[in-house]
Amino acid sequence: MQQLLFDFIAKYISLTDDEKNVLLSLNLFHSFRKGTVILKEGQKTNNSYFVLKGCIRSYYLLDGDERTTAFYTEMEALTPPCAITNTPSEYFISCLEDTILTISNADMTEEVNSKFPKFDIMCRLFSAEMLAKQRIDFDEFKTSSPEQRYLNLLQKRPDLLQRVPQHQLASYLGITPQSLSRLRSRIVKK
Amino acid sequence: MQQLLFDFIAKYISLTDDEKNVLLSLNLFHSFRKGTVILKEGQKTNNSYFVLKGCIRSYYLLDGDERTTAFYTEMEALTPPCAITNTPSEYFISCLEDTILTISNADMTEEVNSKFPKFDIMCRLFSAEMLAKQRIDFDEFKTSSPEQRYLNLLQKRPDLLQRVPQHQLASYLGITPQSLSRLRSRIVKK
DNA sequence: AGCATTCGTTCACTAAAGTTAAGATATGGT
DNA sequence: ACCATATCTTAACTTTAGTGAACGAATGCT
Repeated sequence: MQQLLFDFIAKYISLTDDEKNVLLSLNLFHSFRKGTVILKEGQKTNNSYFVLKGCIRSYYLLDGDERTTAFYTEMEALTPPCAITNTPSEYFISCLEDTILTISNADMTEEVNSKFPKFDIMCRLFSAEMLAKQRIDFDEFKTSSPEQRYLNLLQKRPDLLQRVPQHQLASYLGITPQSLSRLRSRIVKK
Repeated sequence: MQQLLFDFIAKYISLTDDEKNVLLSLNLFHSFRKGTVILKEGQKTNNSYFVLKGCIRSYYLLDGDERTTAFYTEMEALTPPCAITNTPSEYFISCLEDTILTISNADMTEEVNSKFPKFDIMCRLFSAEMLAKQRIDFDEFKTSSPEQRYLNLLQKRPDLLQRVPQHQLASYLGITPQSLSRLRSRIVKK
C-alpha cells in the first residue's frame, strides 16, 4: 500500500527516504469494510481521502432517498467541500467495497508542506489536474442526454458498471433507476 | 485594476512591494472587446485567465451549434483543461462583454512560484477552493431538474440572467432555448 | 433453509424536454 | 433609416424521463 502512494507521488515530485519516513510517521493508512459510512451529513471534518484500493461513494439524502454524485476508485482523491468551507457536510461518504484509504487533514497538510515546500507544488499540480478532469466531466454531463451519458460511462469507466449497483449508477447519471433500465433495453434493441 | 488583483491575492497571502512589482512586470493585464474570441477549438494554449472586469464564456461547437458550459465573471478564474493536458482545446472562450483579464501561463507561474514559494500556497488554496465550488455546482446540477436549476441560478447568480442571452443560459442549464422559454412561463403562472 | 430486504425490470400513466417550424422583436452594421 | 441577422416566444408533435405500482430475482441475515 505504501508503495502505491509513493509511486503516485513520484508522478509529481521525487521524495527522499527522509521525506517518505515523515509521511509514514503520519499514520495515513486506514482500512474500512464494505458499507462503512465514513462521513455523515451534518458532520464536520477537515479530512481528505485518497483511495488506494476499493471504492467510495458520495451521496446526498434528499426527500428520503439517496442521490449519488460521485464514485472514487484507485488513485482518486476526495476533499469534501465542507472540509474547505469548514461547515457541516451536506452529504454522506460510504465504502462500496472493502477499501483502503489515506486520510489526511488540513493540519497535517500544513505541517508536511512547511517541512517540505515541494509538497505545495505537488498539491498545486494535482489540484489543477483534478479541476480540469472534473470540468471535463461536468461539461460532458451538461452537453449529453442520459443515454449518451450512459454510453460515455460505458466507454470511460467500464469498471464502474461492474462494481456499482444500478440504482446508484442511475442517480450518478442524473436519472431514476427505472429510466436507466429502460434506456439500457432501448440500447440493446439497436 | 491592479488593486483588484492585489486585493484578491491578499485573501490568501500577503505580498511585499517587491513581490507586487514582480507581478506588475509580467504584463498580466489585457483588455478585450465584447465578442472577442480568446480561445478557439483546436488551438493549443497554456494560458490561464482571471476575470477582473466583464464576463467570459466557454462553449463547445457540437453538430453546428454552441453548447455553453460556463460563465466566468469578476474574480473568477479559468484554466482550460487543454492547458493542463497540453492538447488542442475542445472548446471556445469568448467575451460576453468588454472584459479585462489577467493572462498567465505555466512558465510564468513556475517562475513566480520559484521566486516566491508562497505563491504555491496561494495556488493550492485557491485551487482547492475552486474544486470544492465546482463540485457543489456539479452535484446541484445532477440532483436537480431543469426547472430547479433555473430557480437555483435565479437565487445564486441573478446577475447572469441580466448579462447573458437566454439561449446561452439555456444550454448552460443543459436544455434547449425553447424549453427554457416554456419553463419560465410555467413558473410565472404559479 | 427460511425469511425479509434490496435490487432490477416492466407496465401504465403523467409530465417534461426535444424537434421542427413559424412569427414577432430586438439588435447590429452600413 | 434600412436591412440582415440574432433572439425570444409560441405551437404542434414526438420522444424521453418521472411516478407509482407490481413482480420476480438476488442478496443478506439468523
